Amino acid sequence: MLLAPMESDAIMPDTTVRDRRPDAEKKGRKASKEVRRQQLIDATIDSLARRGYAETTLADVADGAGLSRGIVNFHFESKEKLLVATLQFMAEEYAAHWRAAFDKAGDDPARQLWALCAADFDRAVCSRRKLAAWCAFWGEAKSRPTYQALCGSRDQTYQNVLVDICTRLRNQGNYAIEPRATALAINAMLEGLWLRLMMGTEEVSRETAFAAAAEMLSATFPKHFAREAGGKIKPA
Amino acid sequence: MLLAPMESDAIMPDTTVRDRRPDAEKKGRKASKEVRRQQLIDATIDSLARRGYAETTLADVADGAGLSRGIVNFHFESKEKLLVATLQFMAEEYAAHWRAAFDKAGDDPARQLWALCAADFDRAVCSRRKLAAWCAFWGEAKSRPTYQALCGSRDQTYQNVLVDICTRLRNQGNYAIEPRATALAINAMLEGLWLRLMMGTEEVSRETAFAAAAEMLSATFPKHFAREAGGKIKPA
DNA sequence: TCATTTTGAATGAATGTTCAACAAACGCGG
DNA sequence: CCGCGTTTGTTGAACATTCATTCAAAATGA
Repeated sequence: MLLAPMESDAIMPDTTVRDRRPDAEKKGRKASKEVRRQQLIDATIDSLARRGYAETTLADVADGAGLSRGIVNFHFESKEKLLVATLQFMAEEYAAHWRAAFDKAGDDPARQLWALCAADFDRAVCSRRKLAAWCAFWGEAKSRPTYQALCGSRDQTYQNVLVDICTRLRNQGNYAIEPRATALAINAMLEGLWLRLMMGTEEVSRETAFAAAAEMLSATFPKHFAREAGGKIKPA
Repeated sequence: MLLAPMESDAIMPDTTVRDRRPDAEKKGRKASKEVRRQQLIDATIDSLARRGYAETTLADVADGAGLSRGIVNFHFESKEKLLVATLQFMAEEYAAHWRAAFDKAGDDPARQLWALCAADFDRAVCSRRKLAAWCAFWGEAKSRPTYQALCGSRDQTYQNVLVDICTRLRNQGNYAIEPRATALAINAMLEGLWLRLMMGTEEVSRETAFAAAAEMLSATFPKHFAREAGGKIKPA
């Protein structure tokens, strides 16, 4: 699905697609079923962001989707399954997003690293409601193995890619770094910036967060990320 | 350095102090009351770590403390108040901890920064159960102003201290950094490492986390944090 | 008509809170 | 040191509420 030209962030209005396209869109019930599931997942993300994990109820989700109470247990078997499906959706969306950015960056490790950092602060995955939903799941992850596994979407694969990039950059620039530790530090910093964005109390915006990440890249790999005239950092 | 001589992490056994020191310790009921409150707060942290925020119930807290059901509503007014008191305790403990480390570090900004990072991975505040409890609160913070305020214990003050340290280091070493962005990056990295430690799926330990932090300090301020013979990084 | 989807009320379990009774410690006059 | 009433702390059952789940009936579309 790549870079998401779609703006999947707004709350979908409850006018179902089924209503306006009586025959072209639905292809029987199969399509409708998928639409409903996605609609409920979106409503779940909204509820998580608005009320937190503990206060998220099926009634609130159903209301948010403009549907009736028992609907969730029909399309998903239980509340638990709905939440897992929601987390799964977010994990897949995030993974597809960074992977697309990575593939588009070509072979240059500096451009690859830059692209990964930029992707993390892209509106498509870094909206207020999605960050809040992520954090809601993080809070429960330790006590639920299923969540814990899915929360590792920024997982071993991502970490390995970072280690590889750091190794190549070190070889190119003769930096005195330890690639594994550096990759871990970068990864942690990106997650930490997400966390601060989510808390949202301060004057931290997506732009300042990205600037902080760029600052660190420039400090670590000065030959690859240099400061321009205006003070902004760009890949060399 | 200052790797926590104290080990305040174990669960306090429920033999109340009151029992064995009939007159010296209690000074009436006042002391007992405080002891009970702390006992319940400890049990709350345990429950949060073991079952997550959503599944933490007053019955579980009471059982964990070895006391009866209605007890919480006597010492705290409500479940909400208990949770706020718990978060408050953790916030104050954390703030006192980094502040003590900072004060003990003297005037050298490099030693100060090193001490702050080390303090973050000290057993006293960075145990599995405390990290899990923190994360449980983070998950609910966005939707609860009270939590949000308290979760900012690593807050503006801490951030200001970091900015100040970064500024002084830059002046000492003529680094081409932007202190505010660098401080934000360091702060975020520390939080992100906490998050990864909490998830705990991987091979990340307190030691490797601290090594990652050191790696970043060394990259950002190479004149102040140098690699020793063994590969380990130390303040110059 | 038949299969599928949706509804909304009924159900039952979980849980925060209240409260009346009980226990322990204290104050105090003897 | 000894009763004895009072205050303080504790218990566990009762209560009320919230909420996930179930399901029979209605609506919808093929």
